[in-house]
Amino acid sequence: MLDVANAAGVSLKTVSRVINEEPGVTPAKVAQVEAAIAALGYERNDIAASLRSGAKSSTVGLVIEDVANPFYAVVAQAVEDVAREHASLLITTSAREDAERERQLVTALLRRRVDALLIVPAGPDHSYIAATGFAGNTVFLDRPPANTEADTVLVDNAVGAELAVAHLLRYGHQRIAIVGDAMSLYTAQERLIGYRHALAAGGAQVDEELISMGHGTLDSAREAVNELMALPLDRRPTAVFTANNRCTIGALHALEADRSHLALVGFDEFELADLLGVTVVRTDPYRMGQVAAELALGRTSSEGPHHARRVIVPVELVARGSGEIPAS
Amino acid sequence: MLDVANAAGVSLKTVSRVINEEPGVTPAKVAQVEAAIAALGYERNDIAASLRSGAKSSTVGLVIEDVANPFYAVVAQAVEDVAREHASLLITTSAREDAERERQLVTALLRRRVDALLIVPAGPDHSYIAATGFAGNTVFLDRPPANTEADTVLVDNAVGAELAVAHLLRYGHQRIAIVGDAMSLYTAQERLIGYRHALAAGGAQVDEELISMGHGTLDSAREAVNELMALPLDRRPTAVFTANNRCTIGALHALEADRSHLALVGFDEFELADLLGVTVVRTDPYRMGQVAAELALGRTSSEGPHHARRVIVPVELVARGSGEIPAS
DNA sequence: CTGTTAGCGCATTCAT
DNA sequence: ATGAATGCGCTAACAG
Repeated sequence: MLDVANAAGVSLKTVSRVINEEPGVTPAKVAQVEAAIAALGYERNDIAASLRSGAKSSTVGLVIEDVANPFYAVVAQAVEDVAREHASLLITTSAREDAERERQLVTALLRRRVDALLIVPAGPDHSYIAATGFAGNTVFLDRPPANTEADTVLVDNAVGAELAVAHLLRYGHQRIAIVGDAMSLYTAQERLIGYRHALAAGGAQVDEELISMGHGTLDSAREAVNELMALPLDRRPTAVFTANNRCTIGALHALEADRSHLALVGFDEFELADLLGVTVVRTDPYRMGQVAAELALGRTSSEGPHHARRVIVPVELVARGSGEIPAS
Repeated sequence: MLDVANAAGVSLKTVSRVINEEPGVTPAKVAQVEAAIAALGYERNDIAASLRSGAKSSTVGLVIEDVANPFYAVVAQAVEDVAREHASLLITTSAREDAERERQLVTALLRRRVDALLIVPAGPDHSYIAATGFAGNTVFLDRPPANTEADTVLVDNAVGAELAVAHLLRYGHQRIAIVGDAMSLYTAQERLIGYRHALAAGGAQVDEELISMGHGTLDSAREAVNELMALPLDRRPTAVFTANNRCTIGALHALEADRSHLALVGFDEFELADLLGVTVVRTDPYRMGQVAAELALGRTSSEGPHHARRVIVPVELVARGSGEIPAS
């Protein structure tokens, strides 16, 4: 910037004024400065500017599990859109279900003084965030934090699972399996609770043999369904509730072309679900990311303590055929 | 940091030493300082640190079209992984095929002094980047830049298209349609060139009626296929080459359950392509992002001028059935 | 209207 | 082994 000032024959402050479009500069000098800027290819250092002005960093930090998972990719897109409305950029990081890594990432983001921190919590403890005094603009997504109070945006896991299982019960199924993610995950727990609750409400008995949790990957879900279908006929399920998009797709791989012998309802929408005729409980990852970002960015950091809010994003069942196969 | 120094009863510089793990501090003082840090919940301001040290910002900027597109989500994941190896964070931005917006985003990233800039170029001119003197660490992905020289990583578009069309020719097809993206896009142009080239090489004639470019969205691709299939029998195509993942999925929606009357090869892999038996030309978006990030981060910024490199990531055809339907 | 001084939070350089 | 002074690039608060 000093170079620009010298080249334009004005003071450093005048350059600053031109760049920030502050009033009170002669058009002639504005032109000189702009010419110098163009000649030198100068770009203001926003980092130095925000350091001095003490203003916001205009940066949002997002910690998700994996950008390549379509569910989180949509969340990231939503957050980026909201950030853009607030003239902010988004730093996206992937924790890969690793608590230690999550902590490193959060620390790195705090060290960069992000204005808002959005986290899909993976660790068993998040009190370290509150310890930094930053808790005000932290919002948790998809899962509630552990050992700390903060705004949280969730999908209606239990109700979604109940919708799915009740739907299958309505078609006469009594032996309904669940293929879900690791029980250490909040969403997996909640969906299993919903599953049990719906079975109880429908007067069906829970058979532990039909509960296959602990598999998050596509391959393990495929295996789980294969094992279920290999059971003797009287113990075999007639329907399955796949508790997330990975599980649903894994199950479809197990069943391949012949899906008529096992009714299926999946949790989470996925691309081509319509074409494949897969009945799902649709969640709204875009809305979740949007709400979370607005909560975090909408709050002025000086508001002081507040009680943590919890937003539950609704779900809906979309019938497409795979969930409407009657029990044999 | 001053607060910490006061709380610990030492000078500011000593705190700095402890934080940066510099040698030459009494263990006793280290303990005092660490206690003060814990008590105050202090986190170093990395922004101020990098400003003073003049070192790298440890930030990578990525400009893609849309994080929610699985293709770009994988690119983003790859770039994030490489950035992590270099102890850097990734700022992801979406230009949405808008040249003006792309320029805004690039400027915003340069103003933050990112160490490396990775761009899927959307605009008609990118000389403005070179004008900032930053060109050294800029790498373009998926499409070459306009009016400027810089490292570029591309997939083998023309060869991929040729593979697809040659495959269909081998099964006896003569009337092969192409459903592709807007002709303003480099990838669309290249794939159309490959299409024409393969037809010429195979002795088939090009029928302009079977060329349907200008549609990037899923819905427009579906429409395009519907129109092709509504042609009189003698003018109707017996095969189609869908030139990107959106087009392929749109085409599948048009065909629905009955895909036996139109052979199909798609450009780009997509989830469930295996299950649906869709033959595709597989590209490697992860590798593309990885190579681009390594090119950008591997270069020390002081290396001075260099000749722009161009890396072409290979493609391969994966036969799954939809492309092996013989011509009737 | 314009320029000068001071300082954001930290690391560098040089004293002590 | 520790600390004081100086400055990174910029803007806020004052001068002129």
